[in-house]
Amino acid sequence: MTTATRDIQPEIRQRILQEAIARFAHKGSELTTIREITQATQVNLASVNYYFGSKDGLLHAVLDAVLGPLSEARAQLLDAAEARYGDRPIPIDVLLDALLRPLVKTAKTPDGGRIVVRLLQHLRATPEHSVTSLLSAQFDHVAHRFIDALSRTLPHLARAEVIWRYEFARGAAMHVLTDADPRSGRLALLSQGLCDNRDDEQVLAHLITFVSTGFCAPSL
Amino acid sequence: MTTATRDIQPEIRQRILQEAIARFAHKGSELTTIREITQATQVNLASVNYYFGSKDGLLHAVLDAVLGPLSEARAQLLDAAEARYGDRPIPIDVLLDALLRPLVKTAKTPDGGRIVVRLLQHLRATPEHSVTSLLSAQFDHVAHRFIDALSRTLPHLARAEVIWRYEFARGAAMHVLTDADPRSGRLALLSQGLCDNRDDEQVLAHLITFVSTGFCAPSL
DNA sequence: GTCTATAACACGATAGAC
DNA sequence: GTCTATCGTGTTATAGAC
Repeated sequence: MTTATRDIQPEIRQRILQEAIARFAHKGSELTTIREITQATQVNLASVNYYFGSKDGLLHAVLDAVLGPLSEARAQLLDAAEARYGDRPIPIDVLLDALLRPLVKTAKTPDGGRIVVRLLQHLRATPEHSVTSLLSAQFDHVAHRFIDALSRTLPHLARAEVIWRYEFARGAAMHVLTDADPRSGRLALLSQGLCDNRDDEQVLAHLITFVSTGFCAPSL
Repeated sequence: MTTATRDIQPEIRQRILQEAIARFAHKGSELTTIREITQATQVNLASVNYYFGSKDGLLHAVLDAVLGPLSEARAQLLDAAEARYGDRPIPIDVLLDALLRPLVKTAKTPDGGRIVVRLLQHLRATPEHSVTSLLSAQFDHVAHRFIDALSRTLPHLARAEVIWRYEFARGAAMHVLTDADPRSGRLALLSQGLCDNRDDEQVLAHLITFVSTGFCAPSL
């Protein structure tokens, strides 16, 4: 009853959840206080414990709300590509678009920061077993589907090589999407505004070009 | 105290600093307590304030100790490449090796985690102006040197394109080097041990192949 | 210089009124 | 369901003994 969804009072629970997503993404869950969240949401301090059991329960609710949709979006794009190409190998740029587009398209703060990406970076930076395994459970299946598809498209590559490049591609994407305030982030600073990571299609065009070409490098 | 001199111990400051580097890299400075550091170092709780003024002073000392050498190592490799090639453009893989090798070669924990990389990821995940500007002051100059050199090697690319790809390359590297314990990290999990990011030369070989090829993609 | 003791404050969680 | 008041614990920083 504490962790199950209560449809009777969706209002307060949802408001807390949304605020928590934003704050956890910005500073990480450990540095965010429930006092902060409840004050910003104009709800009582005790509400978090009432609706989510504990701060940790809130974190799990946040992850459930955020990670699932991302994983599903990837799976759907991959489904669509597989349906379109049937037995023929899926072009590398189509595969990488299916992998990375959902990440680029995730919700932004008013500043333009990618909420989900920042949340993921915090989880990666401070690994804790309970969330690591949750993350693994959420992403592993679709990750292996992508790796298998990539292997079919690039059959001359050893599996280890595909996995290295898969992680390089994810890293390249995550890195340029991490800035909390893109206008003062590394990319904007270095380029003096020439590169704008708030422009989804600009990011994707450059990103897919880079990682597709990298994937097609000869085997070692 | 334990083995060597029992005298006035001029090394307490250094022992604290080393322990702080390790802990800040692991959990971030905000989540690390000075109690933790002083207990592990077997020094008194008040020592941190005596030697570094405050916890924030300790953080700045950590950054000074870590960021400078990394930036210098990159600059020296770039110097060497420029000296070797004179007026001719430096090959793309030589440039990217100079950029990324110092990152890969940084000190590891007993587990094999790259200390400096983890520290940098924490700083990026939780941007605070005072450290962001310090980071910028430390890295901007050499970054622009690399971007200029990359532009000379790939003159058909617009400057914005070079900067996008420069950040993609850094992101790919940072991402695969972030794991605190490589044996249980994403890369090892996905590949079931096939990919080992503790092996510096293996990482560099795959990484440089990928990002060099990506850099040579046609202009958009 | 080194250490103990403690001040001053923030945190998560909860008991209990309404 | 919602709220206030508070408990127990943890934190940084510092005053003052030696």
